[in-house]
Amino acid sequence: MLFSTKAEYGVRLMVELGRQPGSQPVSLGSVAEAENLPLSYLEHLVAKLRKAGLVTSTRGAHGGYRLAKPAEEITMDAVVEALEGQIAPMECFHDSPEGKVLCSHESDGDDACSTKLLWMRVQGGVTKALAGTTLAELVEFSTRSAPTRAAVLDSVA
Amino acid sequence: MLFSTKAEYGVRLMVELGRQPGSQPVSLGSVAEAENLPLSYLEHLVAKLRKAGLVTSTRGAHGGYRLAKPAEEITMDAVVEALEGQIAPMECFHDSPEGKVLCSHESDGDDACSTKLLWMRVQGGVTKALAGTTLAELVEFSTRSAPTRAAVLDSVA
DNA sequence: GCATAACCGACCGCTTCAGTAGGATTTGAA
DNA sequence: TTCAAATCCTACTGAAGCGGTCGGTTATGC
Repeated sequence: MLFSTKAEYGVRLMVELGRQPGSQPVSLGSVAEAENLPLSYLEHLVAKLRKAGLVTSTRGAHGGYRLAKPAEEITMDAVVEALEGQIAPMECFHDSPEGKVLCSHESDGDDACSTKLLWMRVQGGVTKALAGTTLAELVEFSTRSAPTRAAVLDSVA
Repeated sequence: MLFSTKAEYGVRLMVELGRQPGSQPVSLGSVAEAENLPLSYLEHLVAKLRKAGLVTSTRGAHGGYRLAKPAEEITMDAVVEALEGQIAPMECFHDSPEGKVLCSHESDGDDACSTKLLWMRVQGGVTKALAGTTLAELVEFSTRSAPTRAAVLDSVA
């Protein structure tokens, strides 16, 4: 698996928040119940989302969580990265301050990484998919009728 | 990380085999030395490649491994899948006999997976990158001069 | 002041990763 | 025919991450 359930649960949580139109916060408990996920585990995940500035929280009774930005401005690369950590196809990939992607093998006089081209392409494909999908899209998609959804999915393939 | 070092090592191994023009087999030991990887670990990886029909082996003295097909006909989705197992963005994705990708959440009366659209796109991006890259490309890429490689990589971004 | 929430840290069983170790088997060559 | 080189196979191990659970603390509305 490329991603663990942290991404799955976390995205579902975000979608659930995105569904609520009102400005009042949603409690984690109600999200957990709606999505049938363990509350105490969601607490860990939402903490990551909060630290990443994707949701805001209000404490105390009738508290809960809200999206920090409108759903149209939240892209999935930020969400998944907050949950799973740096997204790279391979250990040796780390983003340099400047050029974005570097392979740590290259510096040691070694003649170049034979795999770099491959991982660059994979990286490109993944980030394009994640950055090109907004939370608003997922919210809308999940509230559509089944036939309409099928049509959307066909357009992906 | 999307993939573990199994994919990294395995692809390097394949490239190393692809480099050898002759029809005589290459010993794992020489590959391990050339790529500076632990021989006994490579044994596990090459076993997966063999079982997947990507390499063939000849035992005994002066034995070793060869590509089972010309490098132009070997695409990286087969290689990576042999090493890492089924490639899917999420646990709940499994390929049905017919339709390719299904989400296991959908069957239980639950109204649809809010994440499906996202994972479909990710899946598409990854398989496109993997299936669109041949071993021959990587072999050629890795034997190019540094400036030429840089030009190729620029074209990816 | 009490219920309801967000917060925080520790712990736990399980699986995978990245190797290591040791041996068995096959084969070419001396 | 014996030796060395190689594949093959199984079992083991330490470390890390996954998917939670639990208990407790703090903040807040009623």
